Amino acid sequence: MKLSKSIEDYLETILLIEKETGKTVKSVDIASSLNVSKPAVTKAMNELKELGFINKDLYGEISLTNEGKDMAEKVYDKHLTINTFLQRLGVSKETAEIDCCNLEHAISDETLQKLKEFLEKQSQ
Amino acid sequence: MKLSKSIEDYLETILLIEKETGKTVKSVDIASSLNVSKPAVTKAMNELKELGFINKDLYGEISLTNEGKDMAEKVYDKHLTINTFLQRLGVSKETAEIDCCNLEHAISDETLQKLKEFLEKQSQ
DNA sequence: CCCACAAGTTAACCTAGATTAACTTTTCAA
DNA sequence: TTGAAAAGTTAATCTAGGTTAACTTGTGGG
Repeated sequence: MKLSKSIEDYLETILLIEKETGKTVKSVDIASSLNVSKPAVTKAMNELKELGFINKDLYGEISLTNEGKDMAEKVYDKHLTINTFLQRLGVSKETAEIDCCNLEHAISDETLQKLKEFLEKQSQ
Repeated sequence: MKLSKSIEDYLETILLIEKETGKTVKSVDIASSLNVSKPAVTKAMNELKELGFINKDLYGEISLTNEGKDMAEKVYDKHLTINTFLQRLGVSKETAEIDCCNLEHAISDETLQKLKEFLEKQSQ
C-alpha cells in the first residue's frame, strides 16, 4: 500500500510521541509537532482511522493499531537509516535530519536495502 | 529560490527535449514526456514564463531563457549525480532511474555535494 | 489553396491537504 | 462543583496541480 507523504508524516509523529511519552497521543501534540493546525490533524486522524491505522473515538485520544504501528515503524526505520547513512557520508547532523525527513518518502525499498548493506559493510 | 517538484520536472523535461532535438520545444512533447494533459502543460508554461524561465508567446514554441537553463541544468545535474550514486551502491538501473526522479526534488545542496565527493573518492 | 487534423488554449471542475472562524466538549483548579 | 481555558470538531475557504470538454489556431498534404 502506497501512502501519501502527509499520511506517512502523521503516522511517524504518532509513533514518536508514543515512544517518548509511553501514553496515548493527543491531537494537539501532533499539531504542534508537525506545525499544522488542529483541524488538519482532525482530518488526518479521520483518514488514518478509515485506513485502520489508529484507534480513536470522537474527542478521544489516539493510539496506533498493530497495522498502524507496523507502517509507522517502517517509515521511521527509513528515517533512521537515511539519517545514519547521510552522516556517514559526511553530511552535517542538521542537514541530515532535514533531508531524511524529505527523502524517506521518496525512496524505494530496494534502495533502502542498499543503504543498509552499505552501512553494514562499513561497520565491519 | 525554492521551486516545486512539478515546476522542476517541467524545466528538466524542456531541457532534455532541447538537448535531444536541438530545436525549440513543443507543448505536446512535454505533455507526452511527462504523461500529463495538454492543459496542464499550458498552465505550467504560463508559470514558467512568469518566473522568467522560458520564452514563449501565445501558440508559440518554447525555449529556456538563460536563467531557466541554469535552473534546469541544476535539476538535471542532481538527477545524474543521484542516479550514478545509486548504481554505484548496487541499486539496479531501473530502480535508480525511478528513485532519482523522486529524490532529486528532496535533496539539499549540501547532501548533493557529499554524494559528489563520494563518487570522486571512489573513482580515484 | 484549403481544409482536416494536430496543437494549443480556455473554462469548469476535481482532489489533497492545508487554513481561519466559530462552535462543542473536556478538564482541572479555585 | 463549576466555569474558564484547553482541546477537539465542523464549516467554509484556499492553493497547487491535475482532469475533461469544447473551443481556437496552425499547418501540411492532396
